[in-house]
Amino acid sequence: MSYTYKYPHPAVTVDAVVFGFDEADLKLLLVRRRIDPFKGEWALPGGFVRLNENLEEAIRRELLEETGITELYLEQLYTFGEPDRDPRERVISVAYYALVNLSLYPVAAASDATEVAWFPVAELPEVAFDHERIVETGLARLKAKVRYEPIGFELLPRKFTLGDLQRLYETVLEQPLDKRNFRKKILGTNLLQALKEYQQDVAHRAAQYYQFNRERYEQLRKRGFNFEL
Amino acid sequence: MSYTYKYPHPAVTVDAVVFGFDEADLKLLLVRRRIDPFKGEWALPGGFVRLNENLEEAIRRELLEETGITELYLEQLYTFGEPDRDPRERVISVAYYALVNLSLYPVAAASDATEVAWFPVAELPEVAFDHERIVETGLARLKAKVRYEPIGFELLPRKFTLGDLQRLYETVLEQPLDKRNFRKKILGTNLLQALKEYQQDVAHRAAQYYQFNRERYEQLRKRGFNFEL
DNA sequence: GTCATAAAGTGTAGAAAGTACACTATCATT
DNA sequence: AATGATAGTGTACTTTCTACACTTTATGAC
Repeated sequence: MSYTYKYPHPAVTVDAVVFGFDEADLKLLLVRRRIDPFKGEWALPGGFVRLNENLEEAIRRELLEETGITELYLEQLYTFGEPDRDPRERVISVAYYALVNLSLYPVAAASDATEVAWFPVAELPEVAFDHERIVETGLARLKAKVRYEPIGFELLPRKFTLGDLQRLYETVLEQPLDKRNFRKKILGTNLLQALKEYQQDVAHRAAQYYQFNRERYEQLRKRGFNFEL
Repeated sequence: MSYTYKYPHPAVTVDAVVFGFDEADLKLLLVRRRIDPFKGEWALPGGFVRLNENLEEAIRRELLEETGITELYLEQLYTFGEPDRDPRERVISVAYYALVNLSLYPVAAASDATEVAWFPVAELPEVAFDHERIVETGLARLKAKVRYEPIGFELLPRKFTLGDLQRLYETVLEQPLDKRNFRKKILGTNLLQALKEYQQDVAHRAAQYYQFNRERYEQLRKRGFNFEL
């Protein structure tokens, strides 16, 4: 079976820069390539777009097939199309970036045997193709976006403490934040709903849990509210 | 001559949402399609990506071929990939958005004979394919971006008055701005260099000309300066 | 059970930035 | 000389941002 066209066509792939957050580290999801080129090396999850699916469907399918992840925040990132980025043929890659609640997915440590693993973004291995550049683009987008859109919540479990959230922001922005000012600002947006639940079995005063109020977010967004931090 | 692949490949095009600013109106550049489908209708300038050029080269080539424009600010916008967006075959389009100094290019009024024309964004004709959606995406990006990056200058001639700049901002943001506050803020960024030139032959006090100081912009950008208006 | 340790939680004063607002200056036209 | 059009300019008030330190509450070690 083969496909013939009157003019040359590039191949089109989708790739995802998937971030997770784990206590203290921002992490990136990589998969080991099972075929040449770069067989056995780490790469972004992704693959070829099929003719009957749109781009987002394609990346969701690939993520499911390669990593089992279905619940994530997904957004198109950038399209990479240098002529020589794949040694086989001309391949244009539509990159997505994604945020995942890490606690929902088992954390496998990277080894020779593992096919999928989370790496701290500060200690990434070499990656195939031009995926390093795609990762950098994704990191820059995350950092920029977290300042003016409440997407940090996507990286946390449904309920979290203000301390968790602050650690996340400090990690992504790579700078310490003042606790009182942070709380004032976050609570000032009215996006968090305080739960009547508290941490248990911690060796210090138990923190209150909060959850992200998505309805409230949609309301405010429609009114053009500015979520800048 | 034909091209055969083991797996199906989509076609890939580039399209550009090109904005210009003309005294009072934000304008969009459209071209008349010379072939089917949608022959004779207005569409975004663009075309198929060749295998030996990257995406930006492709859109620059198409803009030159179709409109003669070479000097412009260009940035990738979004990639559109619904399976049925082109009736011929699966076509994925990488859209760019571009800002042009309108005074550099002749303004042809749209007619049955014209192949290229500027339209006020408030009075756009029907456009081919899903180009309306692409235009909306471009408009949203322009509006968002003008708030936190000094890209408005790209739409103006090299030298301009503060009044010109304010009219541009008011048009793009669709809201009136206070003259004194606007000037304070714009001049406060230090991005404008006052020229020792003034308007001539105007029926009112002559305004001073300014120019965008690109070097200063690069300096500030590297230091993480915030250009928010 | 007391002490050490660890993080949670809380307010205020001063600085900086944003906002609202009105008149004078200068040019061309009549 | 009067009119009409846009340029150009400062200040008071409000809001937001920033810096900063102590008390509370839980566990674990002794």
